Amino acid sequence: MKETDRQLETIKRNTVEIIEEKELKAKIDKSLSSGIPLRVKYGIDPTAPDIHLGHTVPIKKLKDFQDLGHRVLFLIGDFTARIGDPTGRNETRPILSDQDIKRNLSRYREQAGKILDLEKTEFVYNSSWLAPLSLSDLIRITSIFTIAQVLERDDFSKRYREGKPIFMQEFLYPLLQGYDSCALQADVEIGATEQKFNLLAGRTMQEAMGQEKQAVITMPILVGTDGRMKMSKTYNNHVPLQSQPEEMFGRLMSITDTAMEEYYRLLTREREAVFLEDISSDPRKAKSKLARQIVGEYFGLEAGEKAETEFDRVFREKQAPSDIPGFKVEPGLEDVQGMVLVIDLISAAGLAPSRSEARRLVIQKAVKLDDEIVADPSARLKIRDGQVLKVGKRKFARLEKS
RNA sequence: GGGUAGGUUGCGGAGUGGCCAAUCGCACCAGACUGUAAAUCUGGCGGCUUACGCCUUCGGAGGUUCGAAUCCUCCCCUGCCCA
Repeated sequence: MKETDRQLETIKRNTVEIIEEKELKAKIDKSLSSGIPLRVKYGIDPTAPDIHLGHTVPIKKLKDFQDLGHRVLFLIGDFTARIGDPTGRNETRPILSDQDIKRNLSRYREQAGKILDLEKTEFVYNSSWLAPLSLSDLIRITSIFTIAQVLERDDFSKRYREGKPIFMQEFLYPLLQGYDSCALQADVEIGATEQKFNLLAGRTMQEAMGQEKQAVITMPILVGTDGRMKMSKTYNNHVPLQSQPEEMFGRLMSITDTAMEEYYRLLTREREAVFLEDISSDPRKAKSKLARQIVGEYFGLEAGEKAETEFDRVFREKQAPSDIPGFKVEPGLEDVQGMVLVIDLISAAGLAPSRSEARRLVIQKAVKLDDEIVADPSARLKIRDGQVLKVGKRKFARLEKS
């Protein structure tokens, strides 16, 4: 009994809702007495190959379960990805091709492994049970729900009200996700709050199929670096796991001050009293401590510290980074007198997407050669080996001449 | 099947014959400032062998016109109403 409460305590940290807590408790009890671990399901769409910090919130919860001795079923929705989960979207998702999906799969494992113990994680693909379903199977599944029930879902009703298209296949999505729970005989399913409808569909479906209903745990949705919208790659306010430590550090430094508290709470183990004090006494320091901790978690403490030093160097002291990518100045760029047009140099070095953009940057005084502003777009420069070209705050190239 | 409203530059959304590369908001970029790639302010934000010049763009294809995102024809896509 005592152990059950202890487990429940750990599980409850940072959750938004547990449906139903009583059921979960009973499941834990049963698991403890029988020695059979709970089957904890978490599903992800292999639509975008990158996990970002927002995804780590529920994944960290999986880790909690893992540490408590339970079994994590990491579901890759390779089949449902073809449908596209409409959750949280006002529009239809593009359908991915088989190749796209396949290409994305392997990277998940690697990234999830930064949080989860892969030895104890079972990766499952829902195509293995969804693909063989027959039409009559599908009809049986669809007969469990009514149109009105599915339409009740927030994003569907919103789209319906706004006169935006909803395709039949999207309607199927929650049902198939629910069916996944049946196929896996899940005891618990974890998801972000926006997944609630889909998670509950699992309960309905399991009950209809004569299984014990899964407990549903919803986790908060991490706000993006803008501090307003949820973290999502499409809003470009995300912090991907797969990146350079320096890049991750920088992205974390760009979160709005108001988001710091949430990031500390959901992404670190820092004690509440400590980070609240840090934030109120010195916000800048608190933010870099946060960034250092998170970078440290994924790349190691040393990398976290190095990223911080580098950040200070480049953005606070406005010096060149210690490691600047080199760019070989080909003789073809130079004119007869050995001079190079700035705009040619910038675009050849890949520091601007187009020559027009390069021109604008020059005019805006964003371009420096060895700390000297080059403001004339028609300027011709004499390049010496080892000079540093800086474009904007973040783009550098060390010029090499052979 | 009938009727009707729409499809505009990353997103949202103006524009309904020349003043439109196309208002504005968001996102993004740059500069200033600062406590940071926060906040705030200012500017930029299709492309071009170097730019009061040229080229491409407003669902697609044709057409009218000196001139079209704006008018016409056909086609494709979406919403709503009726059946």
